[in-house]
Amino acid sequence: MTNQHYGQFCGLARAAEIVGQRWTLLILRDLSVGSRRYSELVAGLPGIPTNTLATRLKELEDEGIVARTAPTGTERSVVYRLTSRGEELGPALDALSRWGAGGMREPRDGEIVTTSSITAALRVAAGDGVAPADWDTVYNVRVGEVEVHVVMRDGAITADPGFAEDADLEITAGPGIRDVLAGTLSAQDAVETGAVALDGDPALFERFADTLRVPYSVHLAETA
Amino acid sequence: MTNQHYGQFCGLARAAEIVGQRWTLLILRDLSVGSRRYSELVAGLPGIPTNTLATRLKELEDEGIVARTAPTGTERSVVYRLTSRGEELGPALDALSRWGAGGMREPRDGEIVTTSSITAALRVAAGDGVAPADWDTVYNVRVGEVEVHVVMRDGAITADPGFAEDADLEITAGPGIRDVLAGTLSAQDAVETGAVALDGDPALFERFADTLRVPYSVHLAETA
DNA sequence: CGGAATCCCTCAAGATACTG
DNA sequence: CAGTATCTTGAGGGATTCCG
Repeated sequence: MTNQHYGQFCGLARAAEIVGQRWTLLILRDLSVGSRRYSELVAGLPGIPTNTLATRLKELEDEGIVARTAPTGTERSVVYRLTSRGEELGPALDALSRWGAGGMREPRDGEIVTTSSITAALRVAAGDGVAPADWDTVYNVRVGEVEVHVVMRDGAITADPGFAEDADLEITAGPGIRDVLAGTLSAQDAVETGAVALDGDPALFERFADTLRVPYSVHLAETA
Repeated sequence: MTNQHYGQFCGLARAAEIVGQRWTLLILRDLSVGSRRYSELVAGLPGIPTNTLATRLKELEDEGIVARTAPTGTERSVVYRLTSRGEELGPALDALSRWGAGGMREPRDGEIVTTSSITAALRVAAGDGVAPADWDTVYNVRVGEVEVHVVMRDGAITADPGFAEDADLEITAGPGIRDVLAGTLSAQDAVETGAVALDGDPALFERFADTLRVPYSVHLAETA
C-alpha cells in the first residue's frame, strides 16, 4: 500500500501526498474534534468503504500522524487519535475549511452534516477562540439530527459534540445558519424568517451571531 | 469529468473535493508563483500526464479558481492564472507547505526541486513578508539547476523565479539549505561545511539565514 | 460486536501517441 | 503549443466474510 509520490523535495508536495488521498482530510477532521473508535469513524463518514478507512488509518499511523491505542483491560475498543504531529495540521485544516466554506452557498442535493463537521465548523468560526473574559454562556445547537454545544467562558470559546446539561440557549437551525455565520443574515432576520428557532434569551443569539464568523468569499464569479 | 464528492455540507469537504484531486495542489502552487502557459506547467511538474493536467485545468476553471486567457493578437499562447478566488487559497497552501516542510529531512531517492517549489518555499519562509525598512538586499539563489532571487527592500521580502541582474550576494546550495531555513544549521556552519557556497558578502548570508525560517517539526517520532 | 480482510468491479489516473 | 485519443494500470467503491 504505497502512497502516491510526486518526486519533489517540497513541503507542499509532501503534504499533498498525505492530504491528497481520498477521505484523508475528513478522517483528520473527525479526529481533530476528538479521539474516535473505528466504528465511530465509519458512522461519521457516510459512504467511506471500510477497507479505505482501514488503509488510511494504517498509512496515517505509519506517517506518525495518527496513533492507535489498543484496548487494554476493560476497554474493548481500539481508539484512534491525532499525535502531536497530527495536531500540527490544525492551522492547515482550518485554512482549508475557511476557504471551502467561503464557497458554500446552499447544500447540494443530498448533502448532509455530521456532528464532526458542525463541531469543526463552529471551532473555525470561533477564530482564535478568544472571547471577553466576563462572558459565561452555553449554547446547545441542533442542526437536523446533529447536536453540539458551544461554550463561551473564561475568555475562551469552545465547541464540542453533544448537548450540554446547563445550556442558556438552545438553537435549532437548518442550513440557513450558514448565512448567519457568514454575516449575511442578521440574528433577528434569522429568527423572524424561521431559519432558526430559539429556546431561551434571544439576546444571547445576537452574541452568538456576532461572535462566530466564517465569511463568504466575495470572488465567486470572476469572469475575467 | 465529474469531481468526486463527499456528500457533506462542510467547508473542509468542499475544499477536499478540489485540493484532494491528484496533482491539483502542485498546479495551484505553480500558478501561485505566477501565470503560466500550458507547456510551462508541463515542464514544471515532471511526471504529470498531459491529459490529467488538461482535465485539472478545466476543472479548476469551472470552479472559478483558475482563469484561462486565450492568445490574442501577437500572443500565441494560452496563459493560466489564479483568479481572486484562487488567490484566496494562499493561506491554506502556505499552512500545508509549512506543515509538510516540517516533516522534510533529507530528499528521498530521486526527489528534485523545481523553480516554483523553491520560489514558493522561500515565500513561505519569508512569513508575512515584512522586513526592516532600511534593508536593501538582493539575493540570487541557485539550487541545482534552479535559479531564483530574493529581494528584501522597502520593508518587504519577495521571492521570484530567475536570477536578478543586480544581486548583492549569490548563494549556491544543495538540499542542505533546508537545514539553514529550519534554523538547525547556522549560516557560518553551512559555509564551512560546504553546504552552501557564497559569492559576495558573507554577512548578508547571515541576514538571509536569520530572516527566512521554516522550522522542523519537533514531533516527528511520537511513540505513544 | 468492533475491527478489519477479501473479492470483485469501476473509474480515475498514468503512459504514450497523435492532431488542430 | 496546447491539447485530445487510446490504452493500461491501480486506487477506490461496494458487498460480504472473517476473526478475536
